[in-house]
Amino acid sequence: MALTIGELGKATGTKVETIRYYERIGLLPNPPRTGGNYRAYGEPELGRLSFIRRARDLGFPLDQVRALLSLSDDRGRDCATVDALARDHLTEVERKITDLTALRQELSALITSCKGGTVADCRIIETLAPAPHPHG
Amino acid sequence: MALTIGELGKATGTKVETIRYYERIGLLPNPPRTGGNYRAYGEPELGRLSFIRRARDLGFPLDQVRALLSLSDDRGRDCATVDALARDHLTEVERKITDLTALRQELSALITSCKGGTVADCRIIETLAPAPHPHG
DNA sequence: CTTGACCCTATAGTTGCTACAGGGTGCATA
DNA sequence: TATGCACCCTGTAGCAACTATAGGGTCAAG
Repeated sequence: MALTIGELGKATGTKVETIRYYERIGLLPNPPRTGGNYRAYGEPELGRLSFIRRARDLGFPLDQVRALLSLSDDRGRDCATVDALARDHLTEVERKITDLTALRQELSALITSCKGGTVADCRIIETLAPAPHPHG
Repeated sequence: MALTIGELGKATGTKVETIRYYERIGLLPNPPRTGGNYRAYGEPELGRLSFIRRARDLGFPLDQVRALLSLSDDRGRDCATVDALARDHLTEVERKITDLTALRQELSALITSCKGGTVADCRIIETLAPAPHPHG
């Protein structure tokens, strides 16, 4: 059961270039090669790449994925580290949601304030432009 | 009233490197220089950079900021284009919020499922790892 | 006349890919 | 056997939007 890079990509929903990129940054091992210098993947690489994909789909950045991978190899270890990593990531996601929600609020207020007309009267532009401050 | 790049940065809350970057990509004009080849800014650049900052703070990407800037110069134009631009951006922000909210849901379910123990029993790792599929 | 804060240019690094350019391989088909 | 096509290879550059570094120059104060 040897997979080409394209087959591995199809099996995991990953682009070929991305797989080679993961290899380059050491997230995937250098696989054995065929006579024609094609990468030949097996079950373990398929598993590893699936793991990576799932973690990425959950939004974990690559360095955290790397950490998760190495933690997952250490079966006897306390999983508190894994838990902490996931919690950190969740916190980060929540922070982004908070920021974006505030942004949405501001943006929709801005848009609502625009009642048409020319750019000269536009509330959006007016909000962005600096107040023409009086000077002596 | 001539400002150095550092003063302009302080006045607008922008790092010096960022100002130079904006100049390089044509978002800010090449300012006049002093005898010692220092950039010398005036009121118009201060206004323009403030505009850029506010738009960036509202999350507009640089190409949209560029568009907003050029629209704002065209005072007689219908502001519908500005409005559409802002609405597009709002839609984008809402899409991100939706995505992140789904992610938060998945992540917190994952974290809740982890009841401690070793990595071997860890539900987080288990979720990420591929199901050991039976083969004939 | 030296110290220190500031300025200059040019270039490389960040994250996570994606997209070439310019070639080689492998299989089917005429 | 030749040819076409899909796929593979390496290496490098590009994307957003900065940030940081190296290696220098300028200017005001003491």
